[in-house]
Amino acid sequence: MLRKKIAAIIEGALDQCRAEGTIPHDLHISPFIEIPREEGNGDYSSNIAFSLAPKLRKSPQEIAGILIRTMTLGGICEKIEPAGKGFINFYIKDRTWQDDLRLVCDQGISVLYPDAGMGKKVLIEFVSSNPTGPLHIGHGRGAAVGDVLAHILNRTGYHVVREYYVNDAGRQIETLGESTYLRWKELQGEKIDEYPKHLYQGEYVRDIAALLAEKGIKIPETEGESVKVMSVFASDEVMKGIVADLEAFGVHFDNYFRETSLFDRNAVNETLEFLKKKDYAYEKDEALWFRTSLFEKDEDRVLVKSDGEKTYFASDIAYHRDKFYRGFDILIDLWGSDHHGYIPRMKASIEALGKDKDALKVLLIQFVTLLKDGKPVGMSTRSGEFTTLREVMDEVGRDAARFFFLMRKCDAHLEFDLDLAKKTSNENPVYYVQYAHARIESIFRVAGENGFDMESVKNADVSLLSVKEEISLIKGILQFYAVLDGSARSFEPHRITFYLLELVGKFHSYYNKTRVLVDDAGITSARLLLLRILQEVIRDGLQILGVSAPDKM
RNA sequence: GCGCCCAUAGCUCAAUUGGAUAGAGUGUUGGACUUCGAAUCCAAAGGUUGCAGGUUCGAUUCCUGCUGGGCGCACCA
Repeated sequence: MLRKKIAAIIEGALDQCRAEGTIPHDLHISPFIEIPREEGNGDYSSNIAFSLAPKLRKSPQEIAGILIRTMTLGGICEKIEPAGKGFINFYIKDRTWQDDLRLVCDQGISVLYPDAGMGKKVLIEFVSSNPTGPLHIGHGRGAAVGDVLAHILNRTGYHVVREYYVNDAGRQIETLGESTYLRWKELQGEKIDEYPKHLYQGEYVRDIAALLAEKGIKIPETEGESVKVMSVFASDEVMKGIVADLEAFGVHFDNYFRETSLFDRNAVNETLEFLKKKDYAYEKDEALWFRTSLFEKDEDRVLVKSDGEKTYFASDIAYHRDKFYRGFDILIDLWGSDHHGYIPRMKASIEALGKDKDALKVLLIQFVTLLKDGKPVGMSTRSGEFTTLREVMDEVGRDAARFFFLMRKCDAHLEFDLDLAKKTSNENPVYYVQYAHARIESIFRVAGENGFDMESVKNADVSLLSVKEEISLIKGILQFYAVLDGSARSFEPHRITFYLLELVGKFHSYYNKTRVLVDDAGITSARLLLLRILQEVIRDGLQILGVSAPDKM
């Protein structure tokens, strides 16, 4: 918001210089404006003089001096100063900040939501774990990241749909059926010499087999038929568990898209026909291949195996084609980082469908290392020694789990310290944020008890907020706009987490230094107004993260 | 062997996408509750940003080559 006004001040000076002939008429450079790291360097800063220097053959300092002389304060700046080797620093008036706070108070927090999406439709597909076993902690990370990203995009002008792709066709489901069949036979009293290693080892398979008997499901005569029945039954049961876990984790999907539905509608065959017609697919060694190499630096990949079975890649193309059919402008896929080798062929297939490959944005979720007593806990779905999302939630709670998942860039390794997440102490960062929210609420309680009319606070005189820390807090509140904007444009949900920690740090510091409820009713009122909006931003930020904002703790 | 990601304070991580003196938390040391919640705050200490070059006014960020770690390279999912 202010950034645009700063840009206008610079543009004004450039125009002036062009008119005076200090700068050639045909020279146009769009100024880059940033917020300096150090507060001493002003509220905004521009490096425009550096960009102009080689073209004007003058030193950056000299150019900065000329520009500043021709600049106006634009009604928002206290002063504009040259600094360093050619930076131009803008110092904003307290009054400007106060006016903006007034604006947020009058118009609501949504004025801090930037319109980055401009109404574009986004499909965000995440988790999409095969229904062959419960969600483990890695899926939990993907669930948290996807959910939070959806919240962010929802606030920044996108239409978002959350979707879970259910791989309910294929070999793995069959393996689950086989596993269930064997466990079922065990329960029938049959001796199984050795339970094969390639089958699912988890305890949940036994539970499902038991449920089968409990529900009186009719089992066919032959093994082949039985496995088919059990594949469907078992994967449905597992899926129910997954949905329940996700809901408990606070993640709700708009749509569960079944892979089998693509086959039911003949969508996979249609897609393959399309590719063949375009000559993007060819037959070799009795298999059907996709010409990945035509679009990307990658090898050609098999769509239909020589035994006639279709690969996952084939249905994946059909699935993404379907997404475009449904009118989405941007497709976001969250994958485990071990699938990164899959990106080129997927991008290639998008191009083959005649779409822009940049319409597909793949976010890779790096693995989570779970630490217990400072030592890593191993996990693998097959072996059954995984740690489930449910277990982690039960142990550390939903708030801590979600917060921890969002403290890292999603493509960076995450060390999840169970002991730390479990601590209800100051070492746990999630409490740091929640505590601020509760603390502000507590101030409101006391103010109310002292007979302060909280309704009248809305009309407080914001110009009474003149303490350095108060101006800093206002800046922090207004920064929400830029953080949301950057977070949405870069698809980086973790920025919200860092922002909240920083914002809340400013508050705690202010709280310890300055009393809010003082004798002067005007000042008290103004401070309560500031905290009211601050609390609203904290609450909204926590809501984005899917973390609760308690009034007491 | 080829490709992708990572390497920053003792530990876990940031650094506004190329900006100014590289910042937090944690741990260590010392301090602050008769007043709105001490799950908090203040201060000190902690660095050749893995190594070596290159690009330029300026590099943790971009390029090249090493070293070390993770992950991929199926007619698997």
